[in-house]
Amino acid sequence: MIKHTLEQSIKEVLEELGITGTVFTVERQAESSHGDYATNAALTCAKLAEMSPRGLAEKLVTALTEKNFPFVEKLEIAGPGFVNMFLTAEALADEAKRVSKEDTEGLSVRGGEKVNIEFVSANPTGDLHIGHGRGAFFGDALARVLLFAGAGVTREYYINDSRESNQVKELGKTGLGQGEQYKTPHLESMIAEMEFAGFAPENVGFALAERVQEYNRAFVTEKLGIRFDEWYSEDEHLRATGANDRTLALLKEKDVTYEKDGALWLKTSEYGDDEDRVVVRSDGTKSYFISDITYHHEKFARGFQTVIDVWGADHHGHVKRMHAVGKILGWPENPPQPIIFITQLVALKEGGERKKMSKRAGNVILLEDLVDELGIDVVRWFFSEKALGSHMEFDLGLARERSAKNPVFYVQYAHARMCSIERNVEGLASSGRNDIAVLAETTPSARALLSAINAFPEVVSGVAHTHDVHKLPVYAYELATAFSHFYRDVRVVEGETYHPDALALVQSTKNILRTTLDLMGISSPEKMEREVEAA
RNA sequence: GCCCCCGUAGCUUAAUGGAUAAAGCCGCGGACUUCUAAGCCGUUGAUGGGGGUUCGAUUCCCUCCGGGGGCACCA
Repeated sequence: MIKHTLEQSIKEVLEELGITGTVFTVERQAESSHGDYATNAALTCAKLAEMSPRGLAEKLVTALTEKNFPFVEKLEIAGPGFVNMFLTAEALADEAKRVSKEDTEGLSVRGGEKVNIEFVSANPTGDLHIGHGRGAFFGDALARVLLFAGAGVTREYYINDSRESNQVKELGKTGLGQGEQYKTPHLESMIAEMEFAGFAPENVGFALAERVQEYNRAFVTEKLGIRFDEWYSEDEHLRATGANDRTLALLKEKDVTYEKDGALWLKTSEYGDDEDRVVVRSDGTKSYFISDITYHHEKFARGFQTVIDVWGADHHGHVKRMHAVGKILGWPENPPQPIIFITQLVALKEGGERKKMSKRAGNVILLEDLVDELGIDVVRWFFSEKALGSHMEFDLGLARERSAKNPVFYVQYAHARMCSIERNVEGLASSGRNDIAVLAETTPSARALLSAINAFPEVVSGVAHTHDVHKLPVYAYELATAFSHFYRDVRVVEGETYHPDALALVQSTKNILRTTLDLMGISSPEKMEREVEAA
């Protein structure tokens, strides 16, 4: 990609000037007066070079000019010492063609890597709520991007269904009418249809958890459109197989456990955690933690180099203990594995007033209701446009009102328009105008569209490295905008003929836009009906 | 009390330490005999307070204020 070429060229020139081991960036510029790309190299390296930033910038420009790169139109020094680089229209057009043809097939920036990404993993005690949505759509989009970037990706959903767990036992009590935990109208209807009369009390919880899980699985697969490769049952893989027992033996062998108050503790505090943690309770049952340890240890044993977890903010306290275990068991470091993403919770608002979203208080919005009401594309976009760390506020009334104005429609509409142009061209003769470079030079919006197309591999490989999935919708919107402007200025259909270079540009754009939407799991409609005017 | 996260325009959100802080929604004002008006053009409007590091801070550090979450032999 062009950016990479520029980076290499600058690095080369810096080295020839005797400046090595430097840190600088080359960034695409939104402001056209800043060129297509700009670098801060002269600013970051000035001290090392013992020169003023502008002085170094001048040397840089001179050296780059001498290189005579064919794709460089001109170089300018601006502000405190930025070097703005303007590319030739030919270079932009050639690159756009290449990007659309090659890069939409996939990249290789994380090629060969085996990645396991575990997300959602909602407890089998009830329905998914909107808080689960963040992790769900983030995880799925990240998985899509990593796959696209060449990695081997396994999407995994962990089910806390161990018969030994307290939550399954509590669920059982509720199933038998002896408890209130997890009780919702939906759960009650499941209980009603299950006829627990003949069940041994200790099996009710597990049976009910299976029923809930079955429902959640269908919901995630069909309505959310997230295809997990592995539905990993704690009870089946970790408890029943004795894997947890083997983990315990391993930990004892490593001498990192001790007994206190009748329970068995793991010395996580010696490895960076705030305190030690119980792995076997005083009643002899195993805590959830031992399963977590076994589960992750097993992931590395399955050969994943990268193990990613997406957790809600209410689990942030588990990060330290998990990484402590990593040190004990020798999981990959740098960065410490598993790589854990914390999604901030979603606060509820109603009529402008903030409410606490508490599972106990029951004022949750179910993810399913949201999807039914707004449609999966709107919901996906809504969640994936926010950075994980933002504490988003959610007002269902507002969401309803705004769904019709969701930016996702703007982007999809642009795609539908491109499809429409293709349909309109059918049967027409080419005007034979092969003037894409001229077009780019004379029409700013055409040049801007080429530039937006060229950004695709940079954006996606950036996301593949930084995991900032929310940059995808930003890019999709930018591309759609660039297209809308191009559409305003340049006609593809001209009377009885069509403009072939303009058509090719539209097709390239369509290809990139569809690929980007695919990475977010959002559909690319070929037609969109006119919006019905509100009465 | 301890730990994590957040505070940007009226609202919802952007901004690897960079140039004039960016979008959408809302508001106001335009253009229609041309490939879909869910579009296009113009416009009002913001970094919670105070210090510090830096050539440069929304970003990093300290502190105060405000908000969310977590601190079980539950998961």
